[in-house]
Amino acid sequence: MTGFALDEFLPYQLAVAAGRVSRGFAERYRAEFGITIPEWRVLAHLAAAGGPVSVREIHARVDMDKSKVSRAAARLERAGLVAKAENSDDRRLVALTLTGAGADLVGRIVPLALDWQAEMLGRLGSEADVAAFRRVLARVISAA
Amino acid sequence: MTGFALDEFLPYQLAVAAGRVSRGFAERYRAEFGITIPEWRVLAHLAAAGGPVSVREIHARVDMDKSKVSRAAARLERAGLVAKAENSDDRRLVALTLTGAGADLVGRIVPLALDWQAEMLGRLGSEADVAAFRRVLARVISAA
DNA sequence: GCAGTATCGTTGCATCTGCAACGACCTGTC
DNA sequence: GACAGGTCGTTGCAGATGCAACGATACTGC
Repeated sequence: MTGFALDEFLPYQLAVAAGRVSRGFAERYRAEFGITIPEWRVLAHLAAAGGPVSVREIHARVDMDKSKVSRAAARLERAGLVAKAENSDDRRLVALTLTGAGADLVGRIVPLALDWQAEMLGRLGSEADVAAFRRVLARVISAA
Repeated sequence: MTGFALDEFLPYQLAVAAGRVSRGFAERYRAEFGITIPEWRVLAHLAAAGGPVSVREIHARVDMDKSKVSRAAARLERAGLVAKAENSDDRRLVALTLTGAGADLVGRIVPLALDWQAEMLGRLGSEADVAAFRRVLARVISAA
């Protein structure tokens, strides 16, 4: 009885919230498209970037260890969703691009993701609260 | 170029924020006390409960698989921080309690945790924003 | 042009994780 | 009181993870 309530402790709350939300959405696209969270992150970044992207850049931008990116990319290549080429300017780099099938899949997931997010945000409180929430969340990410 | 920005997608933001915050605090008590996140959760709940607690109850309360609880408890027992006894009313149940050393350790971590949290919250924005943040976070947890 | 250093992506390895199966135990029914 | 069905905690197992090491490639100063 120390008066310490774990369920009001920020790291704990964030971990629980993140786990539930991630699992909630991940289950959906795993069932529907057969991809995992790391794979989805890679696809999303490839789609956003438009052009060829290296493993290093994804690693830097989507908060994943480079080995995780590498393995996700390998799985996606096997699935025919991304293509791996050599960057001729710097042959250490890999040039990842979406294949047609990959772009297709992203095109089908994105609206689903946005719908899902909108629906979830709608249930979370007033617009002002949600705006504050996202503001603080962004600050946690950049400050921590 | 689908117009989809991963870094504004809620599951992603939450996962990144949770990862950074958890790691930030976990590093500290790992360095200082040699315990992991699951172990810390078990200790915190034991301290809050006061009395003997079963694995099942921790599993239900701190968002951890029962095997994770079981293994954390085993490590904590080996370290002399918790004691495992048999519940004589229901011999399937384990009765976990803090040892003196365990209570000591919790007593040293808790102020650290509270300080750390206060300092972090202070850097996150206005009090109103932080209040809204925690309100919405709680709703995510209960609703997701 | 070359040694020394740094970066890129992959892989090996130890660890952690979730899930399912299991033995031990409890509860309710006949 | 025996049996069926449920719950508890542990463990085996397959897959995921982070870290360090590695080969290959690029840069830097001389």
